[in-house]
Amino acid sequence: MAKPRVIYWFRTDLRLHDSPALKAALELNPEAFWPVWTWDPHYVYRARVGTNRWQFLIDCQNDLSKSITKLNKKSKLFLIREAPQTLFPKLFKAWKITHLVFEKDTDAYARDRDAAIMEAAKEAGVEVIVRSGRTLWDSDELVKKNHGKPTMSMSQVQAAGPKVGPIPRPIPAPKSIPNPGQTSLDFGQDQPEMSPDFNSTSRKHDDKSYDKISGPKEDFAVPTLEELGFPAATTSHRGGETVALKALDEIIANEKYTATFEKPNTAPTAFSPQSTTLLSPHLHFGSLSIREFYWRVQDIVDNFSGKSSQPPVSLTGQLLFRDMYFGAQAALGYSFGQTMHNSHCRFIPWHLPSKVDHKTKLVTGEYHIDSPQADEWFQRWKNGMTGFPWIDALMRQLRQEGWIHHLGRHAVACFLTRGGCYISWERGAEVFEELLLDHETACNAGNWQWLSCTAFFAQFYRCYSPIAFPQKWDKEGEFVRKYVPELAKLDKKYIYEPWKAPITDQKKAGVSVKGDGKVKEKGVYPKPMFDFSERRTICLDGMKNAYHVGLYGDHEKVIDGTWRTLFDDAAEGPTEGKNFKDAMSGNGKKIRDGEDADGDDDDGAVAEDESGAAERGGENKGGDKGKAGTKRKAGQGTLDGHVKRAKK
DNA sequence: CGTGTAGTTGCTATC
DNA sequence: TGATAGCAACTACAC
Repeated sequence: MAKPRVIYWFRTDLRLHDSPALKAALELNPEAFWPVWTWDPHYVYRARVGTNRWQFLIDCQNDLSKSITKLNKKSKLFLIREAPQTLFPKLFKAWKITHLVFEKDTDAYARDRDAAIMEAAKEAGVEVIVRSGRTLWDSDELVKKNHGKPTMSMSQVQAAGPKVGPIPRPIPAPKSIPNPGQTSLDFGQDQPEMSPDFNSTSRKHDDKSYDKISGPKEDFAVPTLEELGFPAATTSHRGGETVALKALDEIIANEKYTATFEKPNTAPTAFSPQSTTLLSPHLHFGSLSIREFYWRVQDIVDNFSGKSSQPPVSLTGQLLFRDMYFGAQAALGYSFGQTMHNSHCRFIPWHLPSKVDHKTKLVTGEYHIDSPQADEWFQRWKNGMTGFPWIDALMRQLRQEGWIHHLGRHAVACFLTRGGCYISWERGAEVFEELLLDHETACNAGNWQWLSCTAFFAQFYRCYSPIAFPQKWDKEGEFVRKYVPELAKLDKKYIYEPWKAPITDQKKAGVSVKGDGKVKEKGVYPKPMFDFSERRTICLDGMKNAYHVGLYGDHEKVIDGTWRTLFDDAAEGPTEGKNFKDAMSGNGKKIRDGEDADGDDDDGAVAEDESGAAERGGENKGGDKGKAGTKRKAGQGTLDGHVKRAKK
């Protein structure tokens, strides 16, 4: 039998420490061993990646390559610029490969890609070894132990996780790495399909990263921002396993911080230093292992003499949330990243909904402009020109640094969706996808659904104010002064609502509050794009109504557009019956048929009259086939105030 | 089954 | 200055 000739395929595990897959690969005792990264056009063109995240990826790849070379000066990270689906079959032959090893990836695209690669390997007689290593628990196993259902709450994760098994202790980095075999590529390069390019507007010039299969110097080097056509990064946050482990060391060294960390008590306005760990981008690229993070923290907590914090607010609790979102995505696949066809995402008639290809059931990347005003609000939100300093400061920090505090993400997400603009969470998720260094498909989609109250969370009446909320953390407005320098000299009385500043105060501060924020002008800060409390009331009404209608993304009425007949034409959102060709005959009277919300007619899809519907507290979720939801009369609700009153 | 309680991180007025 | 009640009223889970 031939001695193992192994490709180790790096993807979301850009590290040497605690890699179960890398360990399995080295245990084959290979005769030849190639650490490979395939430069996948899907990531280059069909994912939204801003310049700061490109820089972070490049940092990680360069650092890993250096670390490999330290272990074996003949080796490095071999970057090959071609889609893995076409590359590997050629590579298997050219390098006489016997084994392909990689870490499991449960992202929807990654599953399709890896299935194709495994099929190709089978045909080529190459053995494939896959190990879980990206999460605390294997996400598919977590789902299995959660009765085969997506993990939609923390308690489900805390129940199912231990059933999968104890969280593994981290594996040390390897002490040696075998020589690579030959690296000649005696085959042609399949050129990628460059269109559509989701990143075209960010590029200075066309992407050149595919000009030669092994790079411009034919040395398998990591591509540069210049090759990609991107401008220089603006963030100071840097990637790589070396800086990740050093940052972890520094956090762990502060035992009190580590053991008593409570997320809701960390200030979203802190910037020098920030109040949280900044380790999430490293978890995304795998430059830090989540189990390394978990156990280093847990060991401190176990030996801490004082009172330590507990999940969900503790540091380890944050990691559990990540596994929850991965479990939800592992079960729901592509649909988890969108509303349409998503059985667990509520349907709300947001403005600017995604365009969907109903053949593939996937969003196309474009959206409907049902309201020019909503689109204008969206552009202003995106560019940090809403006229609300707290929102604008956060959005500018996001663009510049690629990171904002979790509570800041709450603030801008609530503002864009249920607490201001009433715009689809998918628009916001796309902006985060482009700009966040730590963008993780599962966590991003999950958090946007959480904040928009379409899944995971439902208390939509808890709404963040762009004025009161930051006031609680930063009375002086230091955060706004840093990221919105126009307002740097404004009196703290007006820092979160500068439109209220008298002209004399504006003059003193050297700023003029005027205009619609469409263009940036020196010494000018825009007026707020709407009256917040007015919008808050409109959004709350809209949410209440949409919850009563009770549709989910996989409901046939959502898919075929007849959901419009269930909403008032006067309601917020693209609900105008006249735009819908098949609007039910007769008047536009609201029909609240919560009974029909699951698409089954097992309990008789009878439309309720107004009084009957008014008593209904919304129907149970759509995916809960065959089960009528628990009905509870409105007056019977378990009311916070009621309970407290009763106690008195 | 129904009922009571809890849920990572709201806001405002009042003491 | 910090704790508490009231606001209007969600779902999930435990018992």
